[in-house]
Amino acid sequence: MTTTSPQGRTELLRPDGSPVRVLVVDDELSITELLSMALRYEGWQIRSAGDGQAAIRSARDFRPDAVVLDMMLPDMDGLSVLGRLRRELPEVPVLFLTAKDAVEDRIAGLTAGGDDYVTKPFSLEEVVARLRGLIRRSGAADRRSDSVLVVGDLTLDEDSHEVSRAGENIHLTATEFELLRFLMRNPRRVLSKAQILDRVWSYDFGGQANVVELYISYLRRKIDAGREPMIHTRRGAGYLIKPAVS
Amino acid sequence: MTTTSPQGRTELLRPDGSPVRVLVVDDELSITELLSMALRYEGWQIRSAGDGQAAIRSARDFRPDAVVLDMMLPDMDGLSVLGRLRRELPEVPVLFLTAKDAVEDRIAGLTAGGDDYVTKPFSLEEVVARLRGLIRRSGAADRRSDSVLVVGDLTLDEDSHEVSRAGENIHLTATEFELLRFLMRNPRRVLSKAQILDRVWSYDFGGQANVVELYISYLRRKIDAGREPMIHTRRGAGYLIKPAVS
DNA sequence: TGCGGTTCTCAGAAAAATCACAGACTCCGG
DNA sequence: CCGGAGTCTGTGATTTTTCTGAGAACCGCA
Repeated sequence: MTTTSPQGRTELLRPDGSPVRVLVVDDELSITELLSMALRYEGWQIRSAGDGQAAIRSARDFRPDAVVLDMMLPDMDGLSVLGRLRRELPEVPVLFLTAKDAVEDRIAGLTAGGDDYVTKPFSLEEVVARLRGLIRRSGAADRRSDSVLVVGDLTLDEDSHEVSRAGENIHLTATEFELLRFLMRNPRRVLSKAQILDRVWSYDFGGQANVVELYISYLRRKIDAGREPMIHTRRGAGYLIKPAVS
Repeated sequence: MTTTSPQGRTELLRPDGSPVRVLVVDDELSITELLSMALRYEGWQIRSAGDGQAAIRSARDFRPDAVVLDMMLPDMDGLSVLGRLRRELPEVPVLFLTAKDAVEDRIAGLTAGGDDYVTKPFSLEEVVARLRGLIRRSGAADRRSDSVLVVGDLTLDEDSHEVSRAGENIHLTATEFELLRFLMRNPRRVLSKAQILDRVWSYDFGGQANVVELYISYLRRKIDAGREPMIHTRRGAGYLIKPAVS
């Protein structure tokens, strides 16, 4: 089931109307904090665990709809945590967190079953997007919810990565796409450059806030070109997107 | 009976509408995990067993519509498991997992009865495809479900392995076929190179994402040659297939 | 109107992703 | 044993994307 929040954002809900529950498993406190905050922002219920033992326990009584699992835990390796997790919750989809270089051998194959993974360092938008995909596909949330974001005559398909305005197809690069996705998931809401940087770029990105301005200008050139502008600057506050005729 | 999942994929269902049940028997945890995940993704109900004893027990009360059976188990050899399995479930089709070199004599006879086998290491697409075939032929699921994938004017028959575009027959190698099958089972959806690698290549394939690019280029040469392209690159995201006129 | 801070845009360097091609290796049938 | 088909690796060329730095433009306010 989907519902629309006062902010105009569409949330995933379980069939009974209660919020989706996500369990976050990572031994670095800074990571669980970061993720918990970002995922709560989605309107989801979050619980976190710092090691495999706690994860299994939480799985049992929290009964999450999805799990975020770091593959490098102190007490037991990710695969055995996964095994015991599956015994508790056979159907639950898992999003793996893994180091960039460790991908090949250990993770290969894990994503095949419809699970997914992201490499550290990740961007929060990435994590949220993939989790949404997993939850949507798992059927925990209403299957009718589809993967298309719409704001005014602007359309973004998260599956095919296609974007169009007023029917006209628009090509975006990967970063542009993620930025627009973030804006469109928060229509009519001012997003600060810091927020955008945190969400769209990796959490360890060392660069300047200048990139945000730059990519906003790229987007404008492609989205607003000639038309009524949808992307607006709020001086000293940030940016927002909203339907052109408002 | 067939139904269409949110991904637009056609699922096998039993006559009473409940999902198909598959029992996975293997002593390596990583293999049962891998298979369980992949098969759940197909919308099937999975139970797994780590040895022959557990397999027999599960067969009795889970009553699967198909069994995946590793021929090398610790406590008893595959043949005796098979024998006792047949006593419980005379009709159930079995997919044997076997080492590459052990195939010849022993398996050859077994598959005569309508069963099938794949050699380790296998690719998940292969296992899923063969299981679908077994289940379909066994009559556990509705026979009307057919085995032809269609995207635009492109057609792929999972049974005969025939591929054609705009009526013209196209010869594909085994790997090309599996890659195209995976793409066509997920039309209009971006598939990352990692996803493709996980699904189409063997689970222990250690190679580079380079092969995916290579095989995409092979496919393009055969599928898209001269025509409106159906295979598209989403730089930084992956590849997708969709009807040419869109 | 002039000022200070903010935002926008440009241009180019650096990095990354993709594609193309050639060669090695294996398997299989004659 | 040979030859062909199929697979995969490695290497470069090519294209695209990302990011930095600097100056121009803009805005709100005194």
